[in-house]
Amino acid sequence: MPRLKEEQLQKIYEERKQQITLAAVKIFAQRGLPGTKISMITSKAGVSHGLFYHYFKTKEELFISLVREAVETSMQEIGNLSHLTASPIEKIRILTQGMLDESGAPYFMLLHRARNFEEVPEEVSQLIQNYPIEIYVERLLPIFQEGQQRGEVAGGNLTEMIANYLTVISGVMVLGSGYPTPQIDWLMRLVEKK
Amino acid sequence: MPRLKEEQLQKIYEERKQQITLAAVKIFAQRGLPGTKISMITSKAGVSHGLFYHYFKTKEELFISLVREAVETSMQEIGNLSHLTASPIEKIRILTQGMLDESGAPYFMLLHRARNFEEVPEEVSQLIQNYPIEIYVERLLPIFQEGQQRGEVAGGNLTEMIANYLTVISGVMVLGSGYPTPQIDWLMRLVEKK
Amino acid sequence: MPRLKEEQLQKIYEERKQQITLAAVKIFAQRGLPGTKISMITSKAGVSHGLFYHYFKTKEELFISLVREAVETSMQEIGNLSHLTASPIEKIRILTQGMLDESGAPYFMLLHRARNFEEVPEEVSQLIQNYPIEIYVERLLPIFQEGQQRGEVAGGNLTEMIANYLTVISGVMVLGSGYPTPQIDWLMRLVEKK
Amino acid sequence: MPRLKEEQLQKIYEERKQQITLAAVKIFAQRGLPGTKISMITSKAGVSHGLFYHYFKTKEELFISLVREAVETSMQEIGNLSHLTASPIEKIRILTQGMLDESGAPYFMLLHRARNFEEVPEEVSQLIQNYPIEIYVERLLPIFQEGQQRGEVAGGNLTEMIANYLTVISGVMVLGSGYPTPQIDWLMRLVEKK
DNA sequence: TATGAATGAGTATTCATTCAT
DNA sequence: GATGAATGAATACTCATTCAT
Repeated sequence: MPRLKEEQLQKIYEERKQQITLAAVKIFAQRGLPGTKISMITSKAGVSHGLFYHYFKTKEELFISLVREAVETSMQEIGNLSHLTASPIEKIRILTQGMLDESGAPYFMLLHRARNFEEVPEEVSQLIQNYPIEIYVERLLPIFQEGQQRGEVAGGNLTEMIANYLTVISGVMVLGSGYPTPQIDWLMRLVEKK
Repeated sequence: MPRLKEEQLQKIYEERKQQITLAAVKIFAQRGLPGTKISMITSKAGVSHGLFYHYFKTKEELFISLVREAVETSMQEIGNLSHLTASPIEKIRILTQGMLDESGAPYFMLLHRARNFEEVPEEVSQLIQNYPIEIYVERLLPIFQEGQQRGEVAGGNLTEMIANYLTVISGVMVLGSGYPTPQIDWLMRLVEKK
Repeated sequence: MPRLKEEQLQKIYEERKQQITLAAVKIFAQRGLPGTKISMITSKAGVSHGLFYHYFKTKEELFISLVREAVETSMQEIGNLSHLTASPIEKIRILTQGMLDESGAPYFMLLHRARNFEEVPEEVSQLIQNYPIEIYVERLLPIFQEGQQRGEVAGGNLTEMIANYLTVISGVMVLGSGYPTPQIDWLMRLVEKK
Repeated sequence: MPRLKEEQLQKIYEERKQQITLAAVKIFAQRGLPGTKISMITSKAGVSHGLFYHYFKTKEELFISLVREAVETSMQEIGNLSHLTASPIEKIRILTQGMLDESGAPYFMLLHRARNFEEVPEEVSQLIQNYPIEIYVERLLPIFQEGQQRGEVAGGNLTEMIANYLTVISGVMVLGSGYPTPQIDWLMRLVEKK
């Protein structure tokens, strides 16, 4: 019985933590670190503000862990591309889709905020510096190279093109709901061979 | 005698106000309304915090006036395009250049922040609602139409294309210094006839 | 379980609020709105300044609610007179006593300050305008009339006499501790039939 | 010629000083020391706020000098009564009139504020303590005594009656414009022999 | 675990006062 | 003498965080 109870508690613990985290991602993404008040997170999560501190040490700590999660997720998604059985251009399309996808956007937005704006905790700066755009470019290079060889991807300096491409997609993703989201096919014009 | 003195005072007044405003635009653009502290603005402007309140009623009031200025400037720049003697595709290139230009970026960033993020004062929401993307699209439509007729601009629904194009350019601009800025020629692939 | 806890919290809430309110009334009465610093209130109430804002939105809001309370209390006290079984002149004496009573004085002082001095919030001005002296006069008129009929109250225009009488009592009350407080019997000379 | 110029300057100096002083008395009387902003005084006086400091060292210094002036004036007015050729009750009536007179009221109000309310500078406290009500009572005693002997003034303890009387008149005076001002004849009921 | 009362560091804002012109 | 730009101490208010229950 104590075992059961413990398990239940554990389950509640995880559920609550997830509940607060989900609320936090969205609000951090939309308002940034200084614009996000603990009360916004807890009221969106439907719990008291005191409860926040049962699950997280500080607001910054949560922000840091979210950014870390975002970095890891994004690296992983790129890694997953290699294992797909699809043509290079298809992989690029899938990546684009994934980045613009509603569910992923908040995490990317968080990364963006960490990368550019706010006064972020030192730990976040470190994290971001360890994963500069160049790393993403490097990981994507094989896919683009194969695409170029196959004649699917436009010619030119690939390192530059991938960086530019990431910039554009990130930018679109960051803009959020105030702007229309372009069709993926249209965006593909940037990399497809004419 | 009083005339001269008055002029001098007027000059000092305008200079100081400008000095504080310039500091504020950059910081607001980078950190947003809640992330910007008065002390950041005044220390960057090299004045005491007290002086801020000699020139502006509140932090929000300054933010509002800057957003208003940004809205007006951006509308004006689009208006100016019509008067140029250049081909449509050239005009689009010039607009792109202008938007990505370093000096204009902070203002666009401000607009972006006002449009998406922060808890902005009601007055700003109003302002932004009065100038949705659609208005910009509408103003640019004649240029794109002419471009399409001349075979310079790709085919398809122009209203949609312009909106998408603005989204991409805005996104790139908003990303700022953490990302590489794409070459304009490369971005033009999105609208040029292949 | 939750029931009990809720009640306790409710009790603490009310007690603290009362504690702060009591401290505030006295200080507002003595020093007025601009002369009263939050720190005066909270240190007199023995709580941190932060707690003040847990219970009240702003200093002004508290002032407003206190003035409202004062208005209501004073109207009520006058209303209560009618239900007493006492001769008219006795009722007037009781009213006088009540107004000069130490415990009621701060509230009247607040009313006085709201009526005359300070830059008060619009809401207070409204409140005060809705309860001019004339309303008090009107409510007291029946008592004085009966007194005059019975030969207890001096002759003459009663509306004027009551207004004057209220002025004198209010004035005495407002002066506070710096001046000797006259005996009630002596003050009654103003309205008693010689 | 330099003499003349000096005189003129002197005249301007005195005029400006008077102009500011007059504005200050009224505002201090109405709003008290903390409720009075330098800008209120100077804008009412129609001068720049900087000019205030050509004529007065600090806001407090002006307040002190005004209270001193008020004390002296009030003592003087009471002293003047003795030299009048009028019956005692007439003198009391004249005193009452003088105190309630519009022009004198602000000074009395200042005294009142100094006596009761605000956090006043030590110097003011001293001044006020040196001139307690008792001194006024003492100075008025001969007049009331003569009045009692002549049968014009009601019987009873005169020291007490005078103190009470001063309290009532001060109170009425202090109330100011929010209340009706009683007729002097009616107030005289308090001291006249029935 | 859950709540909300309580605290205090940090910020925005006001306003007396100084000073160059 | 006169003005208003400039400063900084004082004050109102916010919000992350702690803690008793």
